[in-house]
Amino acid sequence: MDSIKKRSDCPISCSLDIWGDKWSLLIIRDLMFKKKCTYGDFLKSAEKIATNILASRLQTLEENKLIEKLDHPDSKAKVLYKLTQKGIDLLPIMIEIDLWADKYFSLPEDIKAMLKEVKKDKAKFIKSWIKELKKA
Amino acid sequence: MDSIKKRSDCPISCSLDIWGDKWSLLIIRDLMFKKKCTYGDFLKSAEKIATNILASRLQTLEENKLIEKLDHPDSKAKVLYKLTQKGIDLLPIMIEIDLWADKYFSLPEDIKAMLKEVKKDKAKFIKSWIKELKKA
DNA sequence: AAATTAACTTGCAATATGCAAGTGATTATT
DNA sequence: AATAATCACTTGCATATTGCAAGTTAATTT
Repeated sequence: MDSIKKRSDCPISCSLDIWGDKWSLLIIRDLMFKKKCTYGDFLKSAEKIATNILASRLQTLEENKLIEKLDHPDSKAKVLYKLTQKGIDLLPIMIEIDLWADKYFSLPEDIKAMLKEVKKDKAKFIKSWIKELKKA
Repeated sequence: MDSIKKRSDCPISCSLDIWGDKWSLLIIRDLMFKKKCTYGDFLKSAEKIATNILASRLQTLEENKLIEKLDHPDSKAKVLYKLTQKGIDLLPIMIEIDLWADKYFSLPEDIKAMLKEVKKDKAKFIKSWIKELKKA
């Protein structure tokens, strides 16, 4: 339902219409960087998303084809969420957000280590990370 | 007040805590690309932000030092809003959002023209655009 | 067979958003 | 000099969204 509204044809506005809230990009982050891929995984993240908000965001992300739902290989009770190409293409945005945050916040060591690699050769990092994301 | 809350120390989360809503980046966009710099300018934008929301967002952006309020040279009745360095540093994020949107939406011609320049040499574009932003 | 896990849904209170109208300080017009 | 218009907000209120706790249903483990 959320997917129909469009406030203008500005690229920033169109993008925010889909994932411009406090939670959507955290789900994307979990899928992209944390190898999380189930509803339960997302619930466990540090920011403590509410169950109904998570369900609603997953639905919007799916409706907008940033993620897709698949059968989980381990169990019929589980659902496996996966980034689509459109979702994977958010990687450069996520990286730039990380780099901005690195400049203005004090970040955890593991993330700082990753950003060190990014700063060495951004294009290379993105390319190889995309490759990884497409594997799984 | 919004500026104190921090859901976690993740860079994406910290960033969204500040500007992760449907409106903040549209104000940044207006300052960054549209040469808009007054309350009235922002109100005129296509997305039609409500006056109270605009006031509240401007306050949060100012509290978080992404923008600053200055005396308008033309009139005491006006306020001139300006991006700080921290705000200017959002440019790479904005560009990547534009590029993502360019891939998945049909954008206005003037923006497509700008993105053509971006695609030729991204680093060069960003550098020269930052230079422009610092002038004014 | 009973308990646990997984992925949600529901109800409701608290918060945020959106709209229309109003305010007070300049500034422009008559 | 008085009046009208502009500018940057604020206020009140209806509606929508969020957050919390508890409940549901199907699948899996014990």
